[in-house]
Amino acid sequence: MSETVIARERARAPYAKPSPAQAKSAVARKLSHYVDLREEELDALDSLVQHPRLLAPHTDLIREGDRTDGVFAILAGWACRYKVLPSGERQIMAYFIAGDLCDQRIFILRRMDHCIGTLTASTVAVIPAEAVIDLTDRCPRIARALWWSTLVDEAITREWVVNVGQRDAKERVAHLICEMYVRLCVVGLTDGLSFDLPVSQMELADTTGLSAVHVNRTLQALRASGLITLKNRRLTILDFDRLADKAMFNPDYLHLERIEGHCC
Amino acid sequence: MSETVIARERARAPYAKPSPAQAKSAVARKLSHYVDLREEELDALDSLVQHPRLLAPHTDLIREGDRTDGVFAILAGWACRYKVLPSGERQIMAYFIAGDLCDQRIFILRRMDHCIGTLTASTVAVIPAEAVIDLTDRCPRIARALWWSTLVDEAITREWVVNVGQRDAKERVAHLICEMYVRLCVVGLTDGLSFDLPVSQMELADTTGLSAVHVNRTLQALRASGLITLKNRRLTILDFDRLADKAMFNPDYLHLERIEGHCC
DNA sequence: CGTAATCTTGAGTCCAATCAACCAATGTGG
DNA sequence: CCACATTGGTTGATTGGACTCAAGATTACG
Repeated sequence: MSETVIARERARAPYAKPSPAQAKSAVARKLSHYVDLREEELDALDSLVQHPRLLAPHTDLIREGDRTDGVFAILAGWACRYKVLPSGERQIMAYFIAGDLCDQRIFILRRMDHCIGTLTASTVAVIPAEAVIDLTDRCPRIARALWWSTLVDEAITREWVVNVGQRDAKERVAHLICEMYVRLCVVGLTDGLSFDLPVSQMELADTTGLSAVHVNRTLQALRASGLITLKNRRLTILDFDRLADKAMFNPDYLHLERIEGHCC
Repeated sequence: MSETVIARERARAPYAKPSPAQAKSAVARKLSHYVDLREEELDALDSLVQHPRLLAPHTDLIREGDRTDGVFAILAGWACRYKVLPSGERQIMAYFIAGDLCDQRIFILRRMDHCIGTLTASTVAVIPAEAVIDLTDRCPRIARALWWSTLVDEAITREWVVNVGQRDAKERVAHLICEMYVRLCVVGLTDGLSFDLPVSQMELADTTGLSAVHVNRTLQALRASGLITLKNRRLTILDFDRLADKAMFNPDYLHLERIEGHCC
């Protein structure tokens, strides 16, 4: 990837801009939603995140079969975990947004069983395995916060099994929208009921197990029902309660006990 | 549940019988597939598993919304993790067999976001949260083995997202069969290419996101293709390679590096 | 031995996939 | 600067895989 490409990406990549107002890294901010962390603990977390790199959209961070590496921390932008079947179909199994750690302990295994790649231009830092081990050995409270975030990641994956297994097209897409709204809200990336949904309909299809054509029709149906607007990858929820109801969305699996319901 | 029920279950519950030949608990045996554990470490693991209880089929161990408890260890029988939607549909998100720990660190969260229940009569032990914390603090190698098993559980859940998201009915059922075959093989519960699949077609439907009727037809198609036989809940794989091929089954996600390919 | 699950089969329907254009926006190279 | 390729979104027509409903056969169980 040439420097020019990176520079050009920077110019038109609103998702990759870390807000200047935030003293702490997105990771520290996210984890303090789970466990009440002290100033020095937040600083210790921040010290993990060194040398962030700006990556172009649709760049793989690591691929299935690769030797495991450190932990990727997403500081800005959207990334995803995915797998490609021999038949060529792709399934996206997770979205990662600012503050998310991808596969916190993956280095315990030898090889990756899935790929991680950016969806948009993204700012990503690689945390060395030893740094994670060292920090969790030294700070039980941070270890606890990291466990919490692992457990929530697992709960999200489980909910995605439910989503593709039991919900129909409208419900699936609506559920994904509800989930991403709440997660983005937690890290301060929503504006009222609006947020950037910087993924193509093809990518939504690979996420929900639908065809791109049907995602298109489904989005139109959701628009026609007065539940959302979506234009130029900017999504606005028009009626959160009705949307959540249609999606059978119950935010309990996100385990945001410390947030007093200003998200949903 | 009355003592009589338990006693009666014991009499006709082949799945709940721990093999007498095994000195170590199923948990210790399973984890030593991941990490080469010393005798005293295996004993330490065994000491976790106290006071096993025999539970009837279709008994919930814990329900969504309940306060989290210790860790459930399945010593014999089959259990599952599931969720029921407001519309009444059920999605099974994981199968647990002998040696599996259900939600190793769930006690870090306050409330369960899913249910865990038996499928067959099962022998289950509850490991107190403190015992897990204490043991992992004292034995880094056991902590590592437990992390490994957590990572594999996560990988399995991810593969289930792929399964319901991208594979058609035959592929889904075939994949589930391949996975359970390998997992049962690891804990010594297969007999050649045969094993007990003690779940109803309704439960297979809730697992694969299909209707029970369609699971029935799908099983018949697999039988007609000469891939399996299934009678009285006893499954035999007639041609593992063809079945795995049809299912696009790649066992890498099970991370059984220490097993030299005598499973598949 | 009777009742209840579970499994099986058939018929009809529907949701979502596929195939095939077409449009709009964007970017590229001559 | 414009022809042209590419990508993403949209629409229509058709097909097909899986669902639903309903009833009968089998098995398990009290």
